[in-house]
Amino acid sequence: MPRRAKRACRNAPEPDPEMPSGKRTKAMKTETSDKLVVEGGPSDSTKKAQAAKDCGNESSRYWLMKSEPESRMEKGVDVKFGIEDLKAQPKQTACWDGVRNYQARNFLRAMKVGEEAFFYHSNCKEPGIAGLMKIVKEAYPDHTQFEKGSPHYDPSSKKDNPKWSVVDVQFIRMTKRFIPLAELKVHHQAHKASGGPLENMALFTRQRLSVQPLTKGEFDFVLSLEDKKPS
DNA sequence: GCCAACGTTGGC
DNA sequence: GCCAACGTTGGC
Repeated sequence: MPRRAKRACRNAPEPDPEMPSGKRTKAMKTETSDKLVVEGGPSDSTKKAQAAKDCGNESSRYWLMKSEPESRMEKGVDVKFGIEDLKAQPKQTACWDGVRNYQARNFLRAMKVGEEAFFYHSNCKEPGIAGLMKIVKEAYPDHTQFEKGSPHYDPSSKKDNPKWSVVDVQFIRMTKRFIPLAELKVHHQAHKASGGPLENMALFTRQRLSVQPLTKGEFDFVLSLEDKKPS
């Protein structure tokens, strides 16, 4: 599943040939269509327009990344990885592995060092935003796709052309208070009705996407909730 | 290239 | 545990 990060990998992962830019197979169809800006050639205005539409603007992006804070077994492996688990890692840094959805992967590949992301707790008692982290290493191949024992093993992925990527993230801080999904949803509904920063928030408009972009407006609004009374 | 069947996500 | 939403697969 495109679910979440799991165990942290080594802090200094091996260098690896990053995605060869060759052939597009049929299976890679989706990745083409929602390929992001990132290093898109200067001539590629379509991709840029697409990315602009998805993310607001290119230079300063914000992200939301989902992970499960409660134990759940998948192929005999516990996939639990909450913000406390990130905090407990060496250097409070982990690689965000296990993403198995092309669109989410493409967002991972679009991330730049220094960009900030919300750590979102999903599939749990109280879903919502728990804290902040930042990107400390840009996309490189996800080692779990080659590990037979991993719940995220992908036998169709080849070492010389890895399908799936990770980024490294580092804990910044907890949000001043937990911001529940239910509260965000109330704002989303209100903003949808009469306008406001959360009206198009991907959390609600792209339901199952585990890695998603936020506009600065969305990011700032969510952060402003920290200082407000739980509604 | 369509689309039905299937599998996964994830809130409730 | 249920099930709606939606991505993926594969037959044709």
